[in-house]
Amino acid sequence: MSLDFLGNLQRTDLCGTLRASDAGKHVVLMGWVNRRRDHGNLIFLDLRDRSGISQIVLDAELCPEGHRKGEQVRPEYVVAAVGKVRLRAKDAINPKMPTGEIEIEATELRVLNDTRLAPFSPAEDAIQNEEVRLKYRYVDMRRPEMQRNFKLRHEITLAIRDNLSQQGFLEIETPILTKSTPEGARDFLVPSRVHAGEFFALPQSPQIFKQILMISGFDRYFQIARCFRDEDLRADRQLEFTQVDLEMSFPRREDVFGVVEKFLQAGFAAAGVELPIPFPRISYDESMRQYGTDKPDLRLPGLTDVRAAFTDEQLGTLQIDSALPIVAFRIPNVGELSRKEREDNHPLFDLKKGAKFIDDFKRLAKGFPESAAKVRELAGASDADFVIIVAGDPAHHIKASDTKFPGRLSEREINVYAAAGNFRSELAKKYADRHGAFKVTEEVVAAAQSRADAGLVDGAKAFQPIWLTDFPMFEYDLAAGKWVPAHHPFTAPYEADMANLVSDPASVRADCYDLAMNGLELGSGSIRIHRKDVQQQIFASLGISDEEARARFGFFLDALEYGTPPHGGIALGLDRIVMLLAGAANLREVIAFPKTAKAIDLMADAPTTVTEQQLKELHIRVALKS
RNA sequence: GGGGACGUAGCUCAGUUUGGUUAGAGCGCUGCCCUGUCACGGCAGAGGUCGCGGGUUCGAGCCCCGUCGUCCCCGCCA
Repeated sequence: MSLDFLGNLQRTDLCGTLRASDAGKHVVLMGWVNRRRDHGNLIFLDLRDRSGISQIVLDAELCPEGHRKGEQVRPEYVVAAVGKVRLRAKDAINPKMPTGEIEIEATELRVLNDTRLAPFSPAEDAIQNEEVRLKYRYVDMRRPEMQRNFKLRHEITLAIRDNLSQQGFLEIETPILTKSTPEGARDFLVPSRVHAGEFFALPQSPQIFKQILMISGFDRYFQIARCFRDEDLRADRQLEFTQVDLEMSFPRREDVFGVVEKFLQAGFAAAGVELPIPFPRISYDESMRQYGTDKPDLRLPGLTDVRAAFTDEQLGTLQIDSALPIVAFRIPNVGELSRKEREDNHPLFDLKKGAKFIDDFKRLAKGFPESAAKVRELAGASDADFVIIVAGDPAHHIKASDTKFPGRLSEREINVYAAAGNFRSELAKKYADRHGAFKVTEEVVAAAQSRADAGLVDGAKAFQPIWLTDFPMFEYDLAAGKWVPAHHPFTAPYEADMANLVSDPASVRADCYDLAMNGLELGSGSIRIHRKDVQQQIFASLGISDEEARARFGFFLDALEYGTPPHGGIALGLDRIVMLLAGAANLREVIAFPKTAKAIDLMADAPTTVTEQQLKELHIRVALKS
């Protein structure tokens, strides 16, 4: 059909904002045709923009030309409607729509653009086929749910930025093209045209730059920073992601906690959720014992030590390693599972941890009735709860350090706890409908989204943050036969533990901390090393020579020698925070143009090959295995 | 690199257990009709290399082998 020009037409209102009080107002609305209902001489158009939907009425008698165009118009055409707001007749009011009391009596319709038939309609819920959603991302993001997610993201970011500014932090940008420091995650490299054979790296985080900003005396820095890591993707991991990154001078750990608690509270408030502060804390060892993970989900019951329910002889019969932890956990209200259901769950258990599980309580109760009863009692299980025991498997001996350090969990112990913790969270996901522990969060998210006033919804049960502290400074690398840092090498040890750096590395705790919420790692930070002598000691204890340290971090070590104040900081994943508050199951729902699990952009079709000329300029030759 | 789930019309799915005529439904789409719908309604119609390749068989959407893609998990992510 022939299209109309916009001309001098100026939009007066957004579709979703009109109310009964606007009756009589002359308006010009512009947007996309959400749905069309053709009744012959009367046509209804649902016109949609980012604010919502208004019904346009095209009457053949009142507006013959507009009605004629309305017959040609199709869903997702872009149109402008000129007309008058009028109250609907009582029996024509639609209580399901915010604008359901009014409609626009059109006097003119301009068809600004037509459209190819989209593979799915933005008027409906998300389709299952995510491949198609991502390829036609522009159509997908027209859906109200996506519009809401990105508005939410904007508001959370704005609130955090504003709050950090109020807390005395300056936002300072750090380079995207920077130096590769081959530690930790794999770097994305960018070839230098000017310097043949040399490469920039995209930042995994602004870590070194923000520490230098402390040396520069900025005292409190933050940045909503894009970070890049060339590692495999997950539901909560993308190649590029955004961190709320901050660093402060002269802080104690508690000062960092206080800053984070305040800006998170502000961010949550922007999403309509009241987040109580301060957050609870737990040590790394305790978190492993109680939840089998360093990112515990406190909405469900944790692990219980059930060693006391068994005698050594019974453990022998059950072929359970009596020297390793024996824990039980329960998934509430799952009820009794059939043999088939239980077997379907078995692939969810990670066998590589040297642990085994007992999920057949009927059978256990036949052989060991008292133990079975005791386990359920210790775990606080009701009859409706599904209980599983996880313990070390002496028949499945994995490669792990046998060294046992006083006061620290051994690698084997950690493995058993981790196997239990992982099984717990997988089963919790699977039986979410039955235990209902996640529904609380969904309900609070829904209530916060639909709240009418500026009041906040209580988020205490729905969002459960927890600080993790007292991480070990070093891990024993069995293959290399030496102690390696569990964190980046600028993490400070506890002042009280510094004397043991060389003599007893196992006992040294790092002054670093993680923030977890609802089973997600939200962020991680530390107090940094600010003294050259301590830095040298750490490098020495790691077996890193002066030359090696200089080659890797030279410019930073130089900077450390020019009056470095004690400093520390943290970085929180903004995408994950938004994901939690949007009630989304993965990061792609809150990132406009995300990559797939195979690390490609289906819409832009990236990455791609480039021309020979481009490669030549960059002094690069591609060697592909045939 | 490893494990699991899925792949049938534009979309959502059934059909695969037990191989058997021309592969179905709903939504969407096209045309016609309709002045109060809002998931409008009515009538008619179009639309499929059952992801791809190979094999078994008289015969494959269904069985076997391989391969590709999407998702989830492990490894990895200092």
